[in-house]
Amino acid sequence: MGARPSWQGTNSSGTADPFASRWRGLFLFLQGRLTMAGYNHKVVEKKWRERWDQQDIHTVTMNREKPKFYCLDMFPYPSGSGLHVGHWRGYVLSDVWSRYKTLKGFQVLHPMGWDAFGLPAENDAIKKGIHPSVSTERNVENFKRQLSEIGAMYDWTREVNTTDPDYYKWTQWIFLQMYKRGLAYQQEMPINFCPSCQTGLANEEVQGGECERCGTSVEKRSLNQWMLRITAYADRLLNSLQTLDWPEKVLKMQESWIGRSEGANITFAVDGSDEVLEVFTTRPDTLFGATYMVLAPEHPLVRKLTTADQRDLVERYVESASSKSSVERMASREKTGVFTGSYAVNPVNHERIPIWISDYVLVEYGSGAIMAVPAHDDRDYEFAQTFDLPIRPVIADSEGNVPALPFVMDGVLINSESFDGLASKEGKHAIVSALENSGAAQATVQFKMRDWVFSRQRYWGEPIPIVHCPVCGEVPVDESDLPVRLPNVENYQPSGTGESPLAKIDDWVNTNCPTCEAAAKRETNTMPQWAGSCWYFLRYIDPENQDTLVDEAKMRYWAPVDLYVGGVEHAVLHLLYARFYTMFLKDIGVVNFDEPFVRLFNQGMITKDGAKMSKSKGNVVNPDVLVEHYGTDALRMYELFIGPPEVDAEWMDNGIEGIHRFVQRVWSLFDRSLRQPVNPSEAGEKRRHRLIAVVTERIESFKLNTAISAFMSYLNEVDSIVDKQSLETLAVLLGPMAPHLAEELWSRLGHTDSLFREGRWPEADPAMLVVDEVTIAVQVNGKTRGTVIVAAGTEQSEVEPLGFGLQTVKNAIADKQTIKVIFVPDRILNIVVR
RNA sequence: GGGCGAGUGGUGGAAUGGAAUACACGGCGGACUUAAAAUCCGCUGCCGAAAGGCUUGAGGGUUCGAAUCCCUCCUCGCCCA
Repeated sequence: MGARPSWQGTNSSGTADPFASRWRGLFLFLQGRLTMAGYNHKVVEKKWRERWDQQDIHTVTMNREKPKFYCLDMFPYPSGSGLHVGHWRGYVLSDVWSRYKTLKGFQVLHPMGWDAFGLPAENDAIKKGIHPSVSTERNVENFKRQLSEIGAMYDWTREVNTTDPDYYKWTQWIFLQMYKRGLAYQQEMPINFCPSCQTGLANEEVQGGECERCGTSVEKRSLNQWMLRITAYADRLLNSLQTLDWPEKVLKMQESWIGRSEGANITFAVDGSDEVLEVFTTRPDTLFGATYMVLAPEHPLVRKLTTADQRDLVERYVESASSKSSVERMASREKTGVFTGSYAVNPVNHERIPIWISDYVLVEYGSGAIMAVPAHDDRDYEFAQTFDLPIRPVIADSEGNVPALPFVMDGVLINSESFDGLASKEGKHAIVSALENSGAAQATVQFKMRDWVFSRQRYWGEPIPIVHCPVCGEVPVDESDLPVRLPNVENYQPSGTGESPLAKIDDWVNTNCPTCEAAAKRETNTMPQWAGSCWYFLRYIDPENQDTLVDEAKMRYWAPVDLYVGGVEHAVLHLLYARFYTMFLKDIGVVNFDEPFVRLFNQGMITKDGAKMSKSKGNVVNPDVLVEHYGTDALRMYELFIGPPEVDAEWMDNGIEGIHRFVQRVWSLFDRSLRQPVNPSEAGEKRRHRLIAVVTERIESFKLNTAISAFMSYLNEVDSIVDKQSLETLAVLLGPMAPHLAEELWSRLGHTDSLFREGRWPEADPAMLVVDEVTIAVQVNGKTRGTVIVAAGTEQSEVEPLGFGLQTVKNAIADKQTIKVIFVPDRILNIVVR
């Protein structure tokens, strides 16, 4: 297509020479044949891809003359298996918005990078002995090639990679800042441990209670863990959710994950012992109904409270419980448990109640102990039934009747001595304040969210920048010594002691204390994969900066992210962690905002044969083949056309044919119209302005599937030749969706600079959107019997006779009596008869 | 068990109180072609010969009018327990 002769050339050769004009005729004929051969996506897309690169079209810098727009994709883990058409969906969506905003005159930051620490690379290393940095580099290269097929306007000069020491230096730096402010600390914690792989596992590596790699049942094992005090931000993380333009669903998920509940801590004395049991309850109004207590099997007091004759039973139970995952324990309907032999004293009535252990109580939630009120809690009720424990109703319904048990709603207190007759709400306050003086109860707020287990016994992650000194204890690495680089190892196999493979690298582990210079050892745990992705959006703003995490002026211009596009699978973890990091970075003055992502959009999944695409199911649709056959633009448009972007959609192999035809039809419309210029008609102008209005509105509201159909409808409506102004508009409007095609059309219209530099998104003239003729549906009892065409704004008195005059309407009315007539101007005339 | 979302032609989907099935895919018929592909034109929810009737998971309600709002139920998905 590069050798295509210019249509403008035909003017310059306009001589009177009959010989020349004969040649010209042949020339025009050949030109027609050539272009009628159709749109060659391969040539056109390659040409513009190269031109964009040569002219650095996608490199973006701060420009205070223009408003900015930061459009971010959730950066990928560069896996070995590559991209399928489902991955394309979100990337196309964010690119449409980036290009749309560019055409709207914004300075658009649209970067891409790699979340490259993680397990697959490490597992590969264990299996094949390939260093993770080698396989990561190879996968990044492959991913980058595949991503380039999307034709997105990524500014690759800003590429970041979480495994780059220049990057993870700052991941470590943030950790040190948290450490200095007491937000990073060590604690003995029971974690998931695989006895076969001899290593600790992250929660996400446990699938149905089994190790995802070897299928062995996972145990709980207590290990010293690094924790981040995310709970210190719980209220702030919850409250500022209100400020976000995010899908309701995600806000709800975060809210329930944070899980704020108001209640009280109540202290139970242990009969015949100095020990006390503290429990959290949201229902202190039911305290008189507490007939027993339950400790989690891992509760630290279990051993002390177990009497000699119960010891065997308890120990066996604790052991069997430790082999079950939390999920299994919560899901199991059958209640199990063992009596410890000890009794607690209910502080409100001094009743002696038995202390049991059961795995339906989780040690990681609350204090790991509960007061059981079987009459008013489902699980306590089932447990009491199973073990024949007393069930005492203490809440009646609002009429004062004792309802069917368990009754878990609020009501009126009964069987509660002086508190009888109070409503649950008052009862809660009254009981807590009655016990507050003796210190047995305290009103408190509890969060379901726990502090974040931040260490992994893994090689392929950021080393935690701490040194353990026999003299000074744990000492942070000096900031000037960052990054603490990952050393090379020869054997990635876990050590078998629950330590990371780093523990065996003597010349790395052994170091000197930063404070006293004594011989000391480095921390060998590494950070979880989430660490690098918590703040990457900031590094794109200033990726080369050696002195600070991000330059303040640049941060103030670009941040925060205006539109964040990614899958709903990150609704809680990544998005919550990134919000936490951002709030922390605000507190230490690195950024000037609380929330990193102003607007969030979750794209739906693309399914094939009703299922998520996966290698193992063999239902993966490969984009490379489609790009080869139909071109990038056609696939981009089909990804949009397939359905509403936020909803899951089923892939149809033939669906892209329609887009392919559309592209060809656009091309031939340009061909015809450029060869025979026509003047704009009034009808054509109205169509053009309506197209502008409709496409703009549908992009703004993310109804991109219908934006594509608007183009198709337009093409079905227009004459076989349109004026140049219409062609210009069409080229610009197609830009966000089909950038290569649009550039080619733009240049055929005589423009010499790129559409994305020179082009401006057109505005629809409201005057041109006014319709002057409308079709009114004429209904009898709500059923349409015919239509009348009238001038817009015609009054009821004029429309009525036309409606009543329709034969179909007369038939429907027949001898019935007209009761009333409903008239909605320009829309409906409804005759109600009886 | 609780919460949220979804259910529309043969298929993907459109329409958020005002003509259900836009736009496509597929199918059928036609034009062009020696033929095919490509392209173009027409038809295409169901029943019915037609007139007409019926139709948005099922049933009920509100309304002049409901895919859309309300209630009950079924199925699927996600989140929480």
